[in-house]
Amino acid sequence: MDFSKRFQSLNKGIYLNKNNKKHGYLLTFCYDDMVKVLLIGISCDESLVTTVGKRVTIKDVAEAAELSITAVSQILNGKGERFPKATRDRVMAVRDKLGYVPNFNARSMINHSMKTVGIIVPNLVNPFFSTFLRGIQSAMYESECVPIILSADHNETLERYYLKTFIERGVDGVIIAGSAIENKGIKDLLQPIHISYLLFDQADPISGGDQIIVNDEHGGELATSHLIHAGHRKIAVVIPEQPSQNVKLRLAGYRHTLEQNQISFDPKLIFPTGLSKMGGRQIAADIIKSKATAVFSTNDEMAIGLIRGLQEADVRVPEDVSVVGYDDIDLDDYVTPRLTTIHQPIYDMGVWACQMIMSRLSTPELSPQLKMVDVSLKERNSVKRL
Amino acid sequence: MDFSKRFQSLNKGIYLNKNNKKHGYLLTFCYDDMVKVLLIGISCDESLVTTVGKRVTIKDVAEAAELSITAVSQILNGKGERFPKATRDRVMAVRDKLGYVPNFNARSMINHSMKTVGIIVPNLVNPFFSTFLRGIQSAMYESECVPIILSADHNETLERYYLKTFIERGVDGVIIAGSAIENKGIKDLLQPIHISYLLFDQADPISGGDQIIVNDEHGGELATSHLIHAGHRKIAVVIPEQPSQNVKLRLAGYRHTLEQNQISFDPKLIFPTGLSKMGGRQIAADIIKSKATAVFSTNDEMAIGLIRGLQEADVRVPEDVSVVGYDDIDLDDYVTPRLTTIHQPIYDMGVWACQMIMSRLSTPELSPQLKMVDVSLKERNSVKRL
DNA sequence: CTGAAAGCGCTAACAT
DNA sequence: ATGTTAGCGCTTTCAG
Repeated sequence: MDFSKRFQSLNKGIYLNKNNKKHGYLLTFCYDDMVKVLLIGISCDESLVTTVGKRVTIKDVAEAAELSITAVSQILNGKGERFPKATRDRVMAVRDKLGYVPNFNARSMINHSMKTVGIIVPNLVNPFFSTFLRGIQSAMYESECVPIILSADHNETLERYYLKTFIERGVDGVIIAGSAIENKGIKDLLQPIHISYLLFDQADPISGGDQIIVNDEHGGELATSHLIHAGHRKIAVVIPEQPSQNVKLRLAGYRHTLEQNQISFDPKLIFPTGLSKMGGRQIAADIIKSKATAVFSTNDEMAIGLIRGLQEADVRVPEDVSVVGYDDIDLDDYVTPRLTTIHQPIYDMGVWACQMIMSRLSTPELSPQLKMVDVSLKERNSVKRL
Repeated sequence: MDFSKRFQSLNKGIYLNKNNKKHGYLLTFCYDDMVKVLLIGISCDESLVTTVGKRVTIKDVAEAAELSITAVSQILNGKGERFPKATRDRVMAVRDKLGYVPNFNARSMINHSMKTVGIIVPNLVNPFFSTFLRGIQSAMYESECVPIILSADHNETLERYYLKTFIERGVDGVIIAGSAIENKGIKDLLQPIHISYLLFDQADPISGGDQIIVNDEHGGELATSHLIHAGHRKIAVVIPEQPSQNVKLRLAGYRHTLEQNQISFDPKLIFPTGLSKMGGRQIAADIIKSKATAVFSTNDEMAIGLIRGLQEADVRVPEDVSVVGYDDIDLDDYVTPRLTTIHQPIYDMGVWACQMIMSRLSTPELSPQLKMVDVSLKERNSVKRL
């Protein structure tokens, strides 16, 4: 190997840190492909004496293999059929020996593909979303793609900021779950620059984009009719303060199931609160005042908080008040009483979401994909038959 | 704007998809900076007729502002003091009008900084880690840095794969929580290529790297002595099957607190199980057989599962068996009985982890940083005084 | 069979 | 006050 060249490539003997600021001058000793470096000049304590492994580039591989950069590039990318097997093997061997790892940025600039999709969820701590994310991640892994997961707290400003971050970083696609931005806003942001996206938990009549549509209205019906069949007539509903599309659908299901059973809809029985366990807990007092005998909570987190709030007020569940949740998160089995809820195939929905966006990326001309998902009632112990 | 140039830049009239494969030829109509494109040639269904917004580059801005690329670059990066205010304003205006977003890849190649840190956790669904991640994310936001969060399921192969992904993508730093790989392995992987990393939940005597060290031994002592003071003498311990460093420390605390109180340590009272609610649930039967009157679960998830398992076997908590957990996740307040546990400042630990790695990135010559974190007992209702 | 050259979008040193 | 040039690491024509 050409020693002087090696030395030259070390920033002309000036040690730069990651920000390209000068730190001092170098004394270098070369061992194979590792360079032992001593820093001199500038106040330099012992911790500065460090081992710097110059990052191996394709050029290094080419030199070591005594081939052109082009040849190496093609061989390493499996496009080197034209080279004899011996050459190819040599290149592979050199790559392994040098520990060459391609520079992703350089590559992305040419490929126009980052193999990355951005994902925005409202809240990482909510097991609904973390389970969803696991589904996504496992499917991403299959496609050798990396998810960038950001949690936006239902905060529109933050969401826009993150979306901008994604754009700037050139992600290939975006999955947005439970967005605070209305659909059109997202469309205006993403469509002009040709980034594929998938809206989750938010039906979108305008977009020609891909969608996973959960039959939330059916979920609302299921929950409500279960309660009605158990003999309840005064059924409260807990919803998030900023109800998303799907919550509205659940509410619609509730409402028309009521009507089908000759129970008139009472808007006073609708209780908006924070989308969290704490929110559910805080609304308990109001629910008690309403004299409802049952509650349909449009999400499990709130249901679990509500149960705790009720119990703290010495109201027993389900003896005094029955509760039905929505989502079927893993926690439901671990609270007391175990929570009856509407089951959604959360993990699978993550997998599907990912598969859909991946297929759109590889085949952009695909016509819009829709995936319909149905839900079911999961009976446990939080509902009492009157 | 120069129309013909515009047209030219559209890939010479050939429409390429993201993979640079030819899709057909184009008919274009220009409106302002949006180009309406009709695709012709190649079998082309209607969904192919699409709107393509060419991504605006710095060159476009420069042309529109009638300036050199350099000038624009400097002005937009706040290094344009030498230009008169009028010029600067003009550039800004053009940028906004065109909606220019810098290409992150191109920039990273020069900066040698991705403003990205990779994060590996064992399990996203565990509220301990998701809370930790929220802390990280909020601190990252302050630094305009993006976390890439990957969940490795305690699987060493997966972890290595993700670490390799991080390297390849050139992240600036890595935070690894609850790793399955032993410390040396990580060091060998990351140190040669000069990527800063922080190990969390895993004391590392070898590394000269940064660390957050939780006083886990004290936590074990706290839990155990609380139980002993409540009159318990036969105290079982639940640990994960592959106990990490910190679990071992908690166990050490347990053990020597026992000895301080003249209770002999009985290895038969140590119960390894899966690190999940389900794991805790499954070990319940064994705990009951052991006749222990109290259990110290080295993590809350397992404790919550255990309580459910106990209840399913008609063993009452805390009347028959007392339980102390570890972590203080938000759930503890919502299970019945509410879980007495060891409190860790999880969210803050995320913030600190991030701050530490950020300061290392900006000042690589910093000597190794250590952050000591103490824990405390959080009393709730899962312990009975005998 | 192989390599030279162009260029992706951007920044920084160095003119003018 | 502004522009020219070189180059980051890589891939892709295209000409031997």
